[in-house]
Parts: sequence; C-alpha cells; structure tokens
Amino acid sequence: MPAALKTRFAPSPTGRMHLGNARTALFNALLARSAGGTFLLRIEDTDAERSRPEYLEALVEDLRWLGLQWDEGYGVGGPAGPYRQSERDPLYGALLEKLIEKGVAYHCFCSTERLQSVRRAQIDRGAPPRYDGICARLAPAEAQRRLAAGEGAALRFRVPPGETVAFEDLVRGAQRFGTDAIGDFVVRRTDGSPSFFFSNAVDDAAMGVTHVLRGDDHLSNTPRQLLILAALGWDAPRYGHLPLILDESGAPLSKREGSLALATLREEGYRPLALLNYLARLGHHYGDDKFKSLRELSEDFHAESLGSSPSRLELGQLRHWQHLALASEPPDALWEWMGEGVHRCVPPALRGPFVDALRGNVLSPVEARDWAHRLFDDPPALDSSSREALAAADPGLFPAALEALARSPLDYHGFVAALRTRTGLSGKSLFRPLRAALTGTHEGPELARLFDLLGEDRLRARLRAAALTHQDARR
RNA sequence: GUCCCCAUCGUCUAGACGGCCUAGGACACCACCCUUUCAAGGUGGCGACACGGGUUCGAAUCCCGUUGGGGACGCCA
Repeated sequence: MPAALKTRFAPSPTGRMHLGNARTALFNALLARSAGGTFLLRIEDTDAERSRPEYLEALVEDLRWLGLQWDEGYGVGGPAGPYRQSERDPLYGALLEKLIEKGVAYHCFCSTERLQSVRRAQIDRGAPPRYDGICARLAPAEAQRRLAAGEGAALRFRVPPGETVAFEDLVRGAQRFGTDAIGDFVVRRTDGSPSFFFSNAVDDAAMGVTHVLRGDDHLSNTPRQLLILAALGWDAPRYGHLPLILDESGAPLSKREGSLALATLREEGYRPLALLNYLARLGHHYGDDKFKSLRELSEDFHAESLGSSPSRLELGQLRHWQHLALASEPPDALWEWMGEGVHRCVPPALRGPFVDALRGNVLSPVEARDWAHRLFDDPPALDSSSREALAAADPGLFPAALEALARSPLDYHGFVAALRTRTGLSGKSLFRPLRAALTGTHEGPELARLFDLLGEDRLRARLRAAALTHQDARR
C-alpha cells in the first residue's frame, strides 16, 4: 500500500501572515485534501531572536479564520510531535552527532567578521561568495582541542565536490545542480540551534511529509536539503516550487506588515472564501471561473495545473471574488458580517429588507454602515453631487413629490407615476434629484427598496428638507 | 560577480504531441440593454504571444541569443 500523501505548512512566527504565506498554506491544504491525505502544521521557531509568541497566536488565528484546518501538528498533536522546532532539540542533536561521526559535518571556528571579509573579497574579485573551507581542513584532534578549550563553533555540512544533485520538481520539472556551486553551509549555529536547511529537511522526513509546496526562493536551497537527507539515509519529500507573488507595483511581497497582511484584509471585511478563491487562482488554473467552496477548491485542484511564472496581486480581482462571496452568503450571515455599526442603526423590523437592498451593492461592512446611517440618521448628510442635483432640480418637483407622497405613501410605483404626471418630468431630471433628496448621494441600491426602508415620515421630512435646500440654493 | 528560475491582453490566465489560434476565458475598462435615474444584473466590444535569429510546408508552442524581471550564494527562514 502506498504511503498516504502528506503535505505541510511550516511558517516561522516572525511576522504577520500575508497573502503569499496564505497561498502557500492553501495550496498545501488543497493538495492534501484533493488526494485524501494529511495536512500538517509545523512551527519553525528556531530563530529565538525573531520568533515571538504573539505571532504564533496570530498565525493560528489567521489559519483558522481562513478555514484551513490542519489534521496534524501544532495545537492538534499527532504521531510525529512535538511540532514546534524549538522543542525538537533532542532529535536534532542526535542527528547532528551522526553527521559528525560520518565525517559529513565539521566544526567551524571562523568568526562572523572573518566570514564577512572573506565574502566581501570574493565578491570584489568577481568570485561567487562561498565559505573558503579553512575549518574543513582542520585535523579532528585540533578541532577537539579547541572545543575542549571552550571555543565556540558552528557545524558545517561538507558538500561533496564534483557531484550533481538532480530532482524532479512538482511544478518546474527536472532540475540539476552541481555541488561545486554550493559552499559548505551551516547546519548548527554556534548557539546550538539548528539552521533552517537542516531542521526543515529533517523534520519533513521525520514527520512523513511526502509533498512540499513552497516558495520559489527555496529552489536553490533544495540540493542542500537533499544532500543532508541523503547523508542521513532518509527519503526526501517531493518538492514543488511556487512562483513568487508580486505586489501591485511589481515588487516581491515582503514579510513586512502592510495593507496586504491577512489581518488587515479580514478587518476590512473580506470573506475567507473570497480570499481563498482569489488566491487559489494565483498560480493555479481551474477550468472555470465559478465561485467555489473550500471543498470544490480542493476537489478541482491539480498539482499539474500549477503555473511557473510569477503573478501580480490586484485588489480589483479580489473584490470580484468578494462580490461573489457575498452573493452566496445567506441573509443571516450577511447581517452578522455587516457588524455592530449596522446592528445599532437599523430598526429590527427592517433588518431583512435592509440586507436584501444592500446585497450586491456593498463590498465591506463600512459601506453597509454608511448606508445604514444614510438611511436612518436624520438629517442625512448630503454629498456635493447631491447638493448640485438639488439645486438644479425643477422648482415644482419637491412640492409635487410631497403631494404625491400624501396620496400614496406606501406605494413607490404609485408615487412615481403621480409625480410624473404632475411634473411632466422623467428620467434623469426626475430621479437624480429624488435620489439626492432621499439618500444624500447619487448612487446606490434600487430606489424602490430604499423607499420602503425609509417609510412615510422620513420620506416626507427628507422631501421637505430638499425643498428648502433647493430654494436656498436658488436665492 | 557566479549559479538558477520566469517571460501571452492593464491584471489573473488557457495554450500537451508545432497546424483545430485571424490566440480562448475571467477581472478591469468602454458601449448597449434592462430599471422612466445611478448602482446591481444581462449582452457585446476594446485588448497580448518581450525582441532578434534559426529549425519547419507551417511556431505563442522547438532551439540559440538579447533584453527585462525575480531568486539563491547568510551562524534569516
């Protein structure tokens, strides 16, 4: 029986999650689900300096909010724990010792200063910056002596010269790297903590991860990790490298917090599925453009449909998916989503009609709240376009509207018909000032729905106010 | 600098085996329809194979080069 497919998301808690991370997590989750496999969450907090507990919390919260459940790992447990790298030192220690015994790892006593000046000199002379191998040639006895004397040392992996590391990338296809292009790299820092190359590779293997979808920036790290695993005699997972995501200006997404932080988007009211539908199509192709549930997203996911060229973020596209996400939301959920500001402002009896009227016309709770205030706060704030519309209105319009309203207060169509015959106005000259008088702005949901929402008293008051504004403007 | 990756409408992308591509879809944009208004909705339009060489009866698709963008070369991940 073939081993079940297992994917992972392995973030380091050094910052807030952004769209790039989120997509990596999503693709791994989708790949696992599409194959009935396992999706695992591992926390890579080996960098004590930059890892922070609050980022860890935020990470978990972001993932949960997105709806990406993990079946194994941090917070839920599993057979291969612990799932925080900071708790896995015993395993790393034993494995590192094994590498030393085999002679594939050696102690390096070089100071950061020396390493830096060597690197600078290499670059100046046009050579690739690589470790020059001073400590690789140290006699073991000499290394032992310096260690015993209390000298600090990092551990480096001895990269075999003249070999080729080949692997089949899940998205890029066949890859080959010559080991001569790779310098001996650090697998354990002087402070005793394992490096990314090491802990990341070793944990994937130890946790039974079979498929790794990760950022493009790891492509040239892959041969190092393959070398480590081979030295240990372990099977490596299959790697697939996703093209980077660029921001709207074409620059690579950075880890810095910004408008693209997931948390920001969430606060702005974006629905998780809007984000997921958008992200799933950045670098992956579905055969259709339909809005999909998480389940459909994974059912239709195919690793072969992963693209290999970088894609650029565009909020306009995200808004499109938000639109579709909201359209598929049941009324109660939409009402919840609109938030406190709306709940306080909209009369309970009008809750349903309000949601119906607004659906399709707003993309965020802030917009919904603005409409709630626009409709139920008196007097409504007039924007400049509606002031103009009021000033330019036919002088007979508002008096006639008041009369028409008195005659058919609960019937929008009757009201409009009466108004038309009475004033002879129609089209823009009728509706622009009417909309301005009633809502204070020039665009929005269907006027008929708003008419019902406003109610007779408010309609009368607004028409009266408009008549006065109109006169003032003319004077 | 060295090695590696990428290159189709403004954006996301379709494009196995070269012909079915006068390059398809979606977002945006524009127009029209609907609604006696705007928005929403419907229909349609605009719009791209980075450049230069090859190979071939035929290339977006294969090869080479150029240009552009990105990544790696860290005791960051």
